[in-house]
Amino acid sequence: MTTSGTADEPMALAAERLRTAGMRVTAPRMAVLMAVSDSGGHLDADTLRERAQRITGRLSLQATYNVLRALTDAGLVRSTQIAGHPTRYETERHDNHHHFVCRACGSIRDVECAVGAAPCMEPRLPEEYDTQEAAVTFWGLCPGCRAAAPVS
Amino acid sequence: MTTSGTADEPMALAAERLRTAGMRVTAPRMAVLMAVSDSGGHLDADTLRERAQRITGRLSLQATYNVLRALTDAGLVRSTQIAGHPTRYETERHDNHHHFVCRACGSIRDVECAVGAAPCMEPRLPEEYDTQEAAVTFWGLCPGCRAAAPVS
DNA sequence: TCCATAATCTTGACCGATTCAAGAAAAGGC
DNA sequence: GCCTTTTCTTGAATCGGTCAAGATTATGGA
Repeated sequence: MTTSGTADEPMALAAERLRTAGMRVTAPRMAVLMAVSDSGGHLDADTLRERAQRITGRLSLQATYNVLRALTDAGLVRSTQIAGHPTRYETERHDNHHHFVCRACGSIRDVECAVGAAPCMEPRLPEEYDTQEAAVTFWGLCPGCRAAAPVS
Repeated sequence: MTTSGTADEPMALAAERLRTAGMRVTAPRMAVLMAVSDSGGHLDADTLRERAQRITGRLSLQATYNVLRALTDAGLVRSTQIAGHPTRYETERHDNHHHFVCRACGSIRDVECAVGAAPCMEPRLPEEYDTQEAAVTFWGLCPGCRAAAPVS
């Protein structure tokens, strides 16, 4: 099981993606990229390291941070910082979606940008400001925690 | 200069605000509240401590955190966490405004909620989600940094 | 006015997330 | 297959913030 077969395909794909991005293809990078890809997103560095380790064996946390930085810079991965949580990573889909964060359990859910081309992208600011991006974070209770909450 | 005169008025006001909020009136609390109030907002705990110290003399960083937590819980102060920055504090104005952050210099500017009653408050989420708040952060370049930037 | 009590403040240790630094390993071009 | 440069490993350090324990102090009642 080295060059073909079902198990190796995701890895070959990861390698291809790295190569296309002009990056060196290394085991840690493939492993982390795979971990981010098949996770459904929103995992922190330590969790990703753990998952990547299952794929590639030993992997330092520092390397995980290095790889995530490199992947983010290359546009393959998107990082999101949520107040009170460590940085989360997900596959970059270039759709500028937002996030809903449950105040009770901390779970994160993607939220499509409400009105197509982002109404939030046009702040009431003087002309001289160069607004490049709008990050919206919705806070509240997810269905599960809402049901379990004392008052509603 | 103990009970009247111009210099003591802000302090008397701070004491009054604390009392109204049902909080004990202490020197650290008055000092921090004053520091937050006349700063124009968006200062971090350490800077606020420094400024509060000028008013009240000795003040530990831990006390500053305690006070800020208490003031925030009491609704007198609003805290904002911006990715890559320590928590910032400003006077709570109950207007749910947002923030513009300059990627170059880190400065923060208030942004009124674009379309009145917050268009961002209505995410495309299933009914079962209880969305309580939407925090919008605009990223870009402030006028000064934009002018200094290599490409525009 | 003074006291008792509970809240608050000070000091100092501690923690999680992340970065810095230096040497070892390995990817990729010739 | 070697050489150079990038990347990875290990270990220390930093930053923002919290925990814990004992000293102070604000406030309500005697």
